[in-house]
Amino acid sequence: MESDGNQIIALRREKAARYREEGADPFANDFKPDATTAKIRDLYGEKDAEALAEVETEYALAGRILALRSFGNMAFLDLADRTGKLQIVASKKVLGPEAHKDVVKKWDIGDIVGVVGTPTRTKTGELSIMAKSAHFLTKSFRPLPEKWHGLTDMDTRYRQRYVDLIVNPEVKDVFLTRSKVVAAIRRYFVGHDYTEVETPMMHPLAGGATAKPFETYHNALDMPLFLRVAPELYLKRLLVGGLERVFEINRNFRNEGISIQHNPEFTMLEFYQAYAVHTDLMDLTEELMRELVREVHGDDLTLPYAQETIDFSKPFPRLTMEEAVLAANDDLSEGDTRNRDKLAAICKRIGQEVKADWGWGKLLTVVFEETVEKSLRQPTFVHGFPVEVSPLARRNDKDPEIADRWEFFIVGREHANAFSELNDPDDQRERFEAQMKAKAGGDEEAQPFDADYIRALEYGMPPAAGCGIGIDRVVMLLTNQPSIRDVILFPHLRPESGRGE
RNA sequence: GGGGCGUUAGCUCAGUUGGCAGAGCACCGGACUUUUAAUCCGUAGGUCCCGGGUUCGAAUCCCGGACGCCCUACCA
Repeated sequence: MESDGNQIIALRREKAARYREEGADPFANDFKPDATTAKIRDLYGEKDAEALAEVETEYALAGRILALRSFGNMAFLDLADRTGKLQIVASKKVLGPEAHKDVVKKWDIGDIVGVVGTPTRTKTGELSIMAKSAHFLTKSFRPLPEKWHGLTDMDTRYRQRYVDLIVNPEVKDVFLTRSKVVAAIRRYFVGHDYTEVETPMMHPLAGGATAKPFETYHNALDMPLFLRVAPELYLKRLLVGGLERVFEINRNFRNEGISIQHNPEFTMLEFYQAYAVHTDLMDLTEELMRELVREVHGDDLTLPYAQETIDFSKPFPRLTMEEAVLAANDDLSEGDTRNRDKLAAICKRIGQEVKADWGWGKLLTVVFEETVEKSLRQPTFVHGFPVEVSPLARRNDKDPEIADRWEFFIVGREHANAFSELNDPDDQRERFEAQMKAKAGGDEEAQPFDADYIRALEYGMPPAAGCGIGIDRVVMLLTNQPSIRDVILFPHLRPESGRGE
């Protein structure tokens, strides 16, 4: 590592060695805090200096030193724990000359320490703890980033998230919110009589979504395995097994590009409900989204996102893909939305590839993605997806070329995908065969033929609807973060170079 | 994949026409009993991303490479 020759690190190691020489442990674990900085603020935040002077209760706090302002016989340090920061006063008079000298001479910004003391208010009015005893716990060898500019390099922030979390408190808030959101989702589904399940992450066949998988290998079984691209086919096997309402929150892996809204592993919520149709899940998703906004932002159902304000208070509009495409393309008139030639002409005009074996359904979807998707800023459901691009979805009873499927858009991005499930094993077999043909034609993302899934359907899967929601994107939205990397603790990055060994 | 920008002290960044490698903070020494970017005085700290080339002389110019960011294309 780059520590060699670093003077600061060497000096801090020396300080640790000095502790050892004196019989103390620079990595002690003999201190139990009995309070948090938040508790002190809650209890005494409103009390004035006179009232605090009366308080004799001593509190034990532990945390990391984020700042140290030292005077001759007095020092102030900012102590950070999981709940926030609080100032500690280290006075020679109160602490005694030896302990005070330790604080001033041996303690560094970044060290983890414990103090026991009483609440007080300093002359400048800041609530603090007047330390009566000081306990050194953990030496920090590496200096924290500079105090004023802090750590701003995005690459370092992602690679060394631990440092990012120490010095950028709003980062911790994002991940605390993420945790709350996921907990709220669990609460919501459990409250609606769903069962949480965990299905395989390693699949012999990577099905359930049109995506390129990661491949790995099982040595003992001598077989290739794929990291899952979606849990869908396993969750629907559970519907066959009689688990009528299931959900899973877990990682999917797709061997595709990395961008501001794509990480190779991302967290997906999928849920399936027997005897529901796709429109039932629109209602459910609308309610769930409002619940999550409320969880994070309270009862005001609007959300700031970048320069926009997203309004969740009104019913989310629902329009068909054909309506949306018609409205966005003046050169298309009613009745043209299934005209392959007209759609192909638009594709060519907007510079999109048109393959010979693509039907109107695929072309309509391309035109939708290119001309409509980005404009869907407010919460919007788009339904009426072509069967051609929906290999696992149920056909509409009246319009067999359309699947009972919808996607949910906000800020021009897809956030959810849902459909009434195809449970006719013969229809499903034919759809898989069409996918096989596409695969043979060079489509790397076409789904594999899953014979066991067909067998499961042949036992009879209850009519059902299912939905997938990208949790990372939802968290981006709820925490107003521009990049998926800002809501994933350790986003995928290239390995650091020049670190060979 | 295509285009643009960047990489200099632990951190954030300057660096003029090619002429001794710089600042602030952090660190170290000193002063200071109410600071909160503490202040003041002093010291120390460098593979200028890497490898070639041009030149008397390269952080600076040229070529190649690595890494990162932004835009763009594909996927959730």
